Amino acid sequence: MSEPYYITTAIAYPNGRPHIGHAYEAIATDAIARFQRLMGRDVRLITGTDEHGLKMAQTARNARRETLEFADEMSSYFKDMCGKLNISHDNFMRTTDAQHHAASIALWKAMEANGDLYLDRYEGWYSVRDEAYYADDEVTGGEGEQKLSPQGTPVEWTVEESWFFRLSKYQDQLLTHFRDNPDFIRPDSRKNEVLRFVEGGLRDLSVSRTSFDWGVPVPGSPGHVMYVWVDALTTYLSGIGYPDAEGEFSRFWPANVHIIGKDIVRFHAVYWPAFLMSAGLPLPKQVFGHGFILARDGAKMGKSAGNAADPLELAERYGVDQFRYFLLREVSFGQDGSWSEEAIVARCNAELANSFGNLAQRTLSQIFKNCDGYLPTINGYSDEDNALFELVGKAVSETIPAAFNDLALSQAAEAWINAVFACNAYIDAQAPWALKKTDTERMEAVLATLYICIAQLAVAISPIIPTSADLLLERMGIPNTVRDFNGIASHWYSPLAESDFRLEQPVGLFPRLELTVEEAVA
RNA sequence: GGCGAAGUAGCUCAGCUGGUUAGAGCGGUGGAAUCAUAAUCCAUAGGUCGGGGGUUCAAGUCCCUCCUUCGCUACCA
Repeated sequence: MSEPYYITTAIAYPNGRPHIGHAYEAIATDAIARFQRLMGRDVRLITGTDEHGLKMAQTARNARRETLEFADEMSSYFKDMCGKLNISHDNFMRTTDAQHHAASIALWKAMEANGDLYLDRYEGWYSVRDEAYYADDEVTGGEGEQKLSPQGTPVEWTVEESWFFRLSKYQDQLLTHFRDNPDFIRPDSRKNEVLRFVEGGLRDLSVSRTSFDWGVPVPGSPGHVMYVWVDALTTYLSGIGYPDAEGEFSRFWPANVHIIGKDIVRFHAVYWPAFLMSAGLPLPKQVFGHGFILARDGAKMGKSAGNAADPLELAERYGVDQFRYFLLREVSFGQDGSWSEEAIVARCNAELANSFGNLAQRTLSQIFKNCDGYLPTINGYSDEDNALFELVGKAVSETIPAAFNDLALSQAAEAWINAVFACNAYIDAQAPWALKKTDTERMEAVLATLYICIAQLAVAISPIIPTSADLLLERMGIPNTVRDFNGIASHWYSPLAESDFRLEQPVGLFPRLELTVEEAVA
C-alpha cells in the first residue's frame, strides 16, 4: 500500500453562494491532491460545509425557512461548485451529519476527560454578525446609540453561561511545537503573526453558546451548543471516519496539510492544535494560509462588497481548466492576487492556446499528415533532441514536482510553461515541415521527440488542468498506466509506435478565448 | 502605538546566506518562418531596483531614517 496523504480545504460557511475565494481554495487543494496521486500517494481530500451557528439560523429564519432545509440548499451550492470545478474530493463533510455530531461529541469528551473544559460565565458585548464578544473598550457608540464592534457590526450586552477551554494551558506547548516544526504554519508571514499572538498570552476560550440551539449539543449540558469553530474544525476528523478510530482515520490522520484562507489562520494554527493536544490526538503536519483573490480594482472580494464574481459563471464562460489554470498560474500561492476577465483571457490564450495547445496541434497535425497518423519510428537522436529531452525531463521530473511538493503552485506552472516554450523553440529550429522534403527520417525523429515531450508535459500539468490533459493524452494513445510522473518518464513510446495506434485528425485543445462584449466595451 | 510584509522595466512579478554589463513573462518595436488555433521563433526596448544617509574593496541584497501601501495586534492617555 502506498503512502497516505491527507489534505483538506477549509470547511466553508455557506451563508451565501460560493465566491471566487472558495473556488480558488478548492482548486488549489485539488491540484495538490491530484499531484500527490500522480506521485503514487494514496490521497484523501476532504472538503465540506460548516452549517451551524447563529448566523445560519437567523438567515434561515429571515427567509422563513426551516434551518436544516435551508442549510441543505446552501450546502448544495458548495457541493455543486466542487462538481463543476472538477474537485476530486473523497468526501464532502457537512457539520449537520449525524456522524459529524458524534465526532464532535467524542472530541469534546476527550477534551473534557483531560480536564480542559469548565463551566463559567461569559459577559460582554456580543456581535451576532461576527459571532464574537468584544471588550468594553473595543466597542464604539455613545449613550443611547447603537453600540458597534471594531468591525462596525452591532453589538449587544450579553451574559451567558459558557463552557471554557483551557487554551492558556497550551501556550508553551504550542510555542514549542511551532519552534520544533518550522513548517507547521506557512507561509512565514502568517507564522510570524501566530507566533506573536501566542507569545502575547492566551486566554481561555469560550466554546459553548446558550443563546441559540443550532449546533452540536454539548454532552451532559442541556441548553449548550458547541461554539461553531469546535465542530467546524472537527470536520477534519469526521471526514475520514472519526470517532471510529480504526480504518480510514487511523490510516490518514494526522493530515498532511490543511489549506485555508489567511483570515482563519488563528483558528487552525492555535485553537485547533490546542484542541487536538487536549484530546490526545496528533497534530496536522502543516497549515497553509493562502491569500485572497482580489478584483481588478483591488477591492476585496466578498458578498458584502457587492463585486463578488460567480466562479461558476467564469468557469463556464472561459472553461473550467482555463479558470483553474489562470488562478493557480497567476497568483503566487500564499500571497494575494488579482483577477480580471482580461487577465484570464490573456493568460489562457498566451499559454494554453498559443503555446501549449498550438504546440500539440502543430506536432500532431504533422504526424497525422506526413506519417499517415502512425507514430514515427526513431532511428537515433541528435544532440538537439537530447538537449530538449534533458530540459523537459528536468522540468517534469525535478522542477515541477519539487514546486508542487512545496505548494509553490504558480512556480510549478511557470516551470511547465518554460518547458513548453523550449519545445516551440525546438520545433522552429528543427523545422520538420522543411525536413519533410529533404530528410524524412530526421523529420520523424523530430516529431517523435516532440511527441514524447508533449506527453510528459501533459502529465506534468494535469493536476491543474486535468480534463484537458487527459483528453490530449487520450488522443495521443498514452496508456492510463503511464499517466503519472513515474510512468510518463518510462519508455512507453516505442511500444505505442509499434502498436496499431493511429492518430485521429487533431483538434485544437484550447480554443482561443475572447472577452465578453460587456467587458470589452467597459 | 507595537510587530511584520511590500514598494525593482508600461503592466505582473523573480532576484537565497551582499560580488561579473539588474532578470522573466505580458505589452511595444524590428526581423524570420509558414507545420499549426493569424498561433510560433529570434532580436530589442536601456528601469538612479520608493527618498535620503551609512557600513563595505563591493549593496535591490546589510544598518539607520523618512514616505507610501497592506497584514496582524494593541491601546497606554
